Amino acid sequence: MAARVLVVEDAEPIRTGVGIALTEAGHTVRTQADGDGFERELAEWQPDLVLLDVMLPGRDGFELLTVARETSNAGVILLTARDGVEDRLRGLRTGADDYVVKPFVLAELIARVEALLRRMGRLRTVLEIGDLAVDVEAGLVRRAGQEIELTATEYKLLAFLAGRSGKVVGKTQLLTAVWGYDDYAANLVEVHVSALRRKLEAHGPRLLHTVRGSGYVLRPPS
Amino acid sequence: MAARVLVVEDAEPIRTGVGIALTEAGHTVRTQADGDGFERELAEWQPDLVLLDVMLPGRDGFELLTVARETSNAGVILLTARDGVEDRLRGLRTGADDYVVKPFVLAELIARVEALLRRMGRLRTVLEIGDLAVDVEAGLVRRAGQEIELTATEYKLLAFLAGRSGKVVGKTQLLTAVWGYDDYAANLVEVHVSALRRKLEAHGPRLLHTVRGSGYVLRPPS
DNA sequence: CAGAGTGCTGAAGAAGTGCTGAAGATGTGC
DNA sequence: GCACATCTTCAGCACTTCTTCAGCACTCTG
Repeated sequence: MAARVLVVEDAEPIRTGVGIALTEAGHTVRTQADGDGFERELAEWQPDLVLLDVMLPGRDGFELLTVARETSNAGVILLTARDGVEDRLRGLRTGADDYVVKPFVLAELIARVEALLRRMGRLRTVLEIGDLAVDVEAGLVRRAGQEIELTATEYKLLAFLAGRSGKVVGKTQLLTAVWGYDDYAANLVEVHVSALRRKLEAHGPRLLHTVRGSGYVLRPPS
Repeated sequence: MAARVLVVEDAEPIRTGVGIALTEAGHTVRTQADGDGFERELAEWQPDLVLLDVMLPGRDGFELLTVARETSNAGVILLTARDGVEDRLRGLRTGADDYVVKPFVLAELIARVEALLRRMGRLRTVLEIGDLAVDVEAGLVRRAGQEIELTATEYKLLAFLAGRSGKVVGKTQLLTAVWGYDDYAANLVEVHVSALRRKLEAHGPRLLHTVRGSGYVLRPPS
């Protein structure tokens, strides 16, 4: 049930207070005083949600928001110092999911965090494609209620595809994402797709489709 | 960057105003005054996002929300007439992605629409030519709701033409864009255009026209 | 109306793409 | 160090798609 929350806020009392409050609410929290190393934290820790102060030393909240949108799919809540419609609109337009106006009551912040997590279906990170459920946190895969055992590679492959279901993913892309290769060895992907399919299709129709000449898509039968 | 937005709202001024504002923001919009034919529109047009007024004649917004959730994966924003916590909670519980309280400023509605689309990773590049839709990200082509299967070359050809629909594109231009050739082999293009037409025209009139001596145009019938 | 130019289409061989079983290589836990 | 699971490579097969070619139809020009 716990979510990972990354807090970027320069004012020490607020940063600490928010951190304690969120931890008490059962979430895992990491804090930063500025935007340094923001990308690394996003990529490595993969937070479910990011709390961004708009006014920061160095890169401001809007810049970090853009970064977050491009390199992760975490939810983003902005902390705006002013009540100005301008900031608020700019935040929403740039892609924030919500915003909280300072000064705020901690209880309200917690409420908004949980509301967003619930709205995003991220109080549990479960990706669903048709009757297939991929629980990213628990590393569990179920189809039609039945648990499916996958090897590490198969799981990484499926998780990556599930994260962008409906989109065509090239073999080269899979190779770099799952294996970290940069040289092209298409057959490697094919072999593992084949194995993955055998397990998935033991419980239902095909979900992992081939798009000849382009790659693969994970898509529910229509 | 355009998204397809379906607006269901009985009050004419709001319906029209929202429609115009969204269109100006670059989206494709369809509107309905009530829930009649809602299912058909969902299935055939496959909107990315649905704006639902809560208070509608016939089936209300909550009912339509349930329908949308069951039969599509469009995002849903509710327009609630009252500021009542009850409606808002019911909406979020039933699964709305966001809600906007009437009366609202158009700029805020647009901002929320775009915020949701971005959150969903659905600011998709969908090119539309008449009843033909080319979804570049998903590699999908649909005509009149029917999915059309294309080979890699046919797809590249269509995507290129769709990207400059209404303009005449020469064969040499197509050759360099799709094949990367620099030598002239007109018949190669003709063969693939022929194959492409056969598939497209199985579901409707000609869209891909020959301009004798110049090349081809993709244009809706008028 | 003839002749040249342009475009369309069916057929067939060539090339490409993807799938799978099997075998060797690598890794992991006991 | 052994047993086992997993990963990677390889080779062959099946199938699809691409390209070339040839013949025909149509249009424009003189």
